[in-house]
Amino acid sequence: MIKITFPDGSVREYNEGVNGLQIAESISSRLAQEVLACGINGETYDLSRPILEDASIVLYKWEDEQGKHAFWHTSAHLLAEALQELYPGIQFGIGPAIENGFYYDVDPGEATIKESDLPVIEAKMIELAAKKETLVRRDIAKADALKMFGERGETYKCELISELEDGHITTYTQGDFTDLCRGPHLMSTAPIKAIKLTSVAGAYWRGHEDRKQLTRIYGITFPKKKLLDEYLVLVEEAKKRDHRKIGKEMELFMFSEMVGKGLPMWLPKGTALRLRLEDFLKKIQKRFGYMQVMTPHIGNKQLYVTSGHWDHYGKDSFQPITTPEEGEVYLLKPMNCPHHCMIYKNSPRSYKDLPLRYAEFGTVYRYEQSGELHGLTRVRSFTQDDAHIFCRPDQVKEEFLKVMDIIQIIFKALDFDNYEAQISLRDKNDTEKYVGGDDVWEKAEKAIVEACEEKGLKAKVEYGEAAFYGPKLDFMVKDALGRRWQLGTIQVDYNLPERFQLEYMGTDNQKHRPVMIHRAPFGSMERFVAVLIEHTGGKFPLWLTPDQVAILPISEKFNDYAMKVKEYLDMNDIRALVDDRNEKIGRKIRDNEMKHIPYMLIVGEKEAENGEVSVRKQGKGDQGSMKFEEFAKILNEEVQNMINKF
RNA sequence: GCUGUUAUAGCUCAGUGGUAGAGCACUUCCUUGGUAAGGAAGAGGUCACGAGUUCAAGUCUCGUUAACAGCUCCA
Repeated sequence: MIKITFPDGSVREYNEGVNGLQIAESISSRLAQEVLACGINGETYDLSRPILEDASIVLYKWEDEQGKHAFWHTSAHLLAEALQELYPGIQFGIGPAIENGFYYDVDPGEATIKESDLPVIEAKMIELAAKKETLVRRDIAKADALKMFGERGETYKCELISELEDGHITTYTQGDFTDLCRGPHLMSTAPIKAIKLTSVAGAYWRGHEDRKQLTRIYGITFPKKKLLDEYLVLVEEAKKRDHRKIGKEMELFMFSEMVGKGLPMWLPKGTALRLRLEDFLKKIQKRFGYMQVMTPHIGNKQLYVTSGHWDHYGKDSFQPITTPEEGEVYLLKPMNCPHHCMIYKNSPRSYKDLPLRYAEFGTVYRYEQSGELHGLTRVRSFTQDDAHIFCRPDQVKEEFLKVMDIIQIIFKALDFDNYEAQISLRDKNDTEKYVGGDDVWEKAEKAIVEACEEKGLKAKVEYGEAAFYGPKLDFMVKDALGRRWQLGTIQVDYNLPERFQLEYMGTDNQKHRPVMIHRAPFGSMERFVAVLIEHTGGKFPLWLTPDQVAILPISEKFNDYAMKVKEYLDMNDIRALVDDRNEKIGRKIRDNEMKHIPYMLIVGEKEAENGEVSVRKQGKGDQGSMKFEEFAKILNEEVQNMINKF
C-alpha cells in the first residue's frame, strides 16, 4: 500500500501502482469524468500512469492550467494523426500546447498546406476524436527510438532524439500515430469535442532562420462546443480593441503608402493625446532632476562607427546619406545615445556634476524587416522618450532604482498593472554578439539584479536578450490579443563611455570613466500609445483624452449658445467641441458616446436662458444641470486631482 | 526577409467571366426636437498598381506595392 496525500492535507491509502483516474474514481464518479491529468509530487502525470510510491496528488480539471495543457497537447497529437492520414509521408517537428491552444510544425514535403485546407483537417480530427482512441505511453531505448523514427524518415524527430538522454525517452501512441513525446496527455482523445484550426504560418525549424522553414498549424480545442463559441466571441471582442482600428475611428494616426510603410503620421487628435503624455513625463522627469536636450535627426557616420552601432546594424539600417561634398556621409539616427555622449563631452565634468540626466523625445529611424511592421507597435520611425544618465560607478544602483520609480509611477498612473519585468542578460556562450569585457558586463548585470531584489520586483531572467552594449531591465505589457510588447526599458552601459572616452575628474584629481544608464519609461510614444489604446479601448482618462467635452444643442436654435459655452471652456483649457449637426438630441448622444467623449453638455432653451448646461457623463447618463462656469471648474478640478496623484 | 491570407465608395463589406452594389458617413431639403439611430433626395469608385489570358476581366494567371496572422529580427 502507498499513502496518497491530497491538497487539503488528508491522506488515503491505495495499492501500489494505482493511477490518477482510479484515485479520482475513489472520490466521485463525477470527478473521474472531469479530471484530465494529475500532479504527482509536483510533476504532471497522465491519469493512467501508475503511482509507485507515497505521493502528494492534485487532480487537474479543465479549469486548471495543467488540465488545459494536457488537453491541448493531446489535441496537437490528434492534429498530427489527422495530418498523417491526409498527407502521407508528412514529417513532424514539434507540437506543443501553448497559452491558448496548440500548434504542430510539419514538413509536408512537396505539398503545401493552405488556410483553405484547414476545414478538411478539422473534419478529420473530429472523425478521429470520435473513435475515442486511448493514448499509450511507452519507454523506449534511444537506439530503438532512432531506428523507429529513422525508418519512417522522420529526420526532425531523429535530430531531437539524438539530443536526448537514453533511459528518459518516451513515446505516445494513439491509433496509428506514434509520437516522440514526454507527455503528459489525456487518457484518450474522447474529451476533445470542439476543434478550431486557427491559422497556418511558416516557422523556422528550432527557431533558426538559417534552417528549413516548416509549416506551423495553430489550433484550439475544447471539451464543449459552447466553450469554443465563447472563445471565438472573446477573440472578436478583443479585435475591437485593436489600436489600428480605434486609431482610425478616433482619427489618432494614419499611414500612407506614399509616405512609406512603417512611417506613422499623428493626426491632430492623436497629437493632442501624445503631447499630454509627453508633458506628463516631462513633469515627472523635472522632479527627478532631468534636463531636456534636443539633437539633430542625422549624425556623421563616424559617430556610429565610434559607438559600434555601424558595425552591428549598419548593413540593416537605412543606408547612408551622401552630400554634394565628396566623402561626406551621414546616417539617419537610429538612437540618441551617441548624440547625448557628445553633449556630455561638450565640457569637462567633475564628480560633483554627476549624475547628469539628459532627456529628449528623440525621433529615430530603424529599417525594421518589412514582415515585422505592425501598426504603431513596430514602426520605422518612432519617438523614444529617451534619457541618458551619466553617473559615477557608486551612483549606478541608486540611479537605476530612481528610474524604476519613474516607470512605476507611469504604469500606475495609466493603470498598467499587468506588466511583466524581464532582466535581459547576455548569452555567455555567444560573446561575439557583445562589445566590452567580462568585468564590465558582470558589474552591469549585477547592478540590475541587485536593483530588482532591492525593489522586490519579480523579474524573469532571459539570457541572450541583452543589447550588444549592455544588459537591461524591460517592462513587458500585453496587447488586446495577448501579444507581449516591450514598453519601458532601463539599460546599464559601461561600454559607450569607453568608446567615446567620456571622463570626469574625481576627488583624487584623476580622470575617471562615468557609467551610462539608457532608459525609456514609455519605450516609444508610438508603441506606448498603441498599448494604451488597446488597454482602454479608446476610453482614455479625462486628463489625457483628445476631446473632453461634446456640447450638444437640442436644436439649431441653440448653436450660438453652444459656441459661447465652447469659447468659455476653450479659455479655461478644456478641450471641447460642438455637435451642431441638424440631428435630434438622442442621435447626438449616441454618436458622441460611441466616440468615447467623457462629458456631454446638452443645451436647449432652459440652459440658454439660465446660463447653464445639462451634464451627461459617458456611460453614466444624465447628471443634472449647472452653470457652465461651475462645470468648467468641476472638470478642471477633476483633471487636477488626477494629475496631482502622479 | 520567410510561410499563409487579403486589397471593391471616407468606413464596414456583398459582388465566382457579360452595364459597379448595400449599410453607415457625406451634401441638400423637410423637420427644430429634451438624454443612445426622425424623413426624403443627391453626390461619391481607373474595383491597389502593372502586364497577360479571353470576343469580354472587379472576377482567371504572373509580377509589383501595401496590409493582416505567424516565424525570424528588434540598437
